Amino acid sequence: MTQSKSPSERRAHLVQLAGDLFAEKGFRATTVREIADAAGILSGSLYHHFDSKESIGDEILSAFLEDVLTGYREAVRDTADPRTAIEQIVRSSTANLSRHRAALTMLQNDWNYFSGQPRFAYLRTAMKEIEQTWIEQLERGKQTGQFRADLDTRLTYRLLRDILWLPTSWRSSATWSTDQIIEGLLRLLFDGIRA
Amino acid sequence: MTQSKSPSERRAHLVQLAGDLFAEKGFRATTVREIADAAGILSGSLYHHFDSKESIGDEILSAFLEDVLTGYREAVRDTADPRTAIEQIVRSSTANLSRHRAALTMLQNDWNYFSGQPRFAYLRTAMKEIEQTWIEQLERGKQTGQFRADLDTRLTYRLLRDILWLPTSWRSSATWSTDQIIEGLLRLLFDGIRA
DNA sequence: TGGTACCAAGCAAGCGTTCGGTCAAGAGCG
DNA sequence: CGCTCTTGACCGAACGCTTGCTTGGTACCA
Repeated sequence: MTQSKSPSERRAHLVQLAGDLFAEKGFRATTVREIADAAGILSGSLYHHFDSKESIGDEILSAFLEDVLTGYREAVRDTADPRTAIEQIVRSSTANLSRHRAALTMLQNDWNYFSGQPRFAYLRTAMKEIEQTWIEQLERGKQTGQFRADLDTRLTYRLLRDILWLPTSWRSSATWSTDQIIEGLLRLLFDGIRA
Repeated sequence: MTQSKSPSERRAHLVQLAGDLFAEKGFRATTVREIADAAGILSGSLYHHFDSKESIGDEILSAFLEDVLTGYREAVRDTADPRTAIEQIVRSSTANLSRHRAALTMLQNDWNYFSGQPRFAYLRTAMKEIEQTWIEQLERGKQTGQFRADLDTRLTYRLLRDILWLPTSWRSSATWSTDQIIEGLLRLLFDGIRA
């Protein structure tokens, strides 16, 4: 049953376990006792591995944003065409989101909680870079004539980023595969719903 | 300053006050003491007007869903054209959402909390009707040839409904007016971002 | 023998909620 | 009019419970 893990793997396993709970209920709504229960230990024993509940959240969030930003940077570095860049952003995001469901649930549910604390200042920094990347690509698309000239880039960015991050919370039923969602999203994005 | 209110208006005023807090921080994250502070009374005194914190949430949520469903029903009753119906749904929704910001924040932040309780079973019922309305209109649009034949109606519904409900949470900056958001949304919806 | 991983017990703070009491504003009545 | 009696709105203080976190001790493995 209890397979003996390597020293540092044990810690990563606990983060994984906590993340699963955060993804389902959010960060604040998850108690340290629930995390401990999932690991089969008592709540106090968690503090042998972490110095606070927040630092577990910190580990999850910073790992997520690192991956996301890496994906964004690669997307705009490798491609000159804005449409291809956006498509690349969407694909890398979707891959990241399915791997970091916990982080996104935390950002959606507990943004107020985290963004207020100095410790999580990097959240705002990362969001700024994400926003700027989107807006740059949308502006470039307008200039090349690929996107509508009357597009409000900031409004469109907010809509698109949030849309992109939505399906992660569709925990309820695994009705659609990741590929299906990407496909539907990109079609909707570029073509709308009209025939 | 303190204008003496009529007997039952006082209760509605408290609901309004609580709703403002719920809209900013969510339901669970708001304490009864904060609500009482906003009203200038002690937390215990709230229980002269309500028998629980939940019943305040109940009042806000049920009023919201009533308005939303009314809007949906009128939209599909008055119009034969599916595109016009959807446009009507979007417009009525947007009006409702700006009037019931608290309810939407609660649904987004505390859905797990509410949907589990028997008292809030009507939430699931209402969501079912909303889903069915969307899907019916999308299907009709496909049959008339107005919408793409390859549209996954359920996936498209989930995307569209969530997109529609997103801007409500953009409390941060009042950068865009309601009309701007509707306009951007409908253009994106029907035409995509391409030129 | 020393360090890692854990348990058992408990603390302070905060939560929603309860409860006895106060007090001003009317209603009823002689 | 003056006197009770009632009532709605609120206070002050507490209750029981849950929260994140701490502490002292112990089994075990290298």
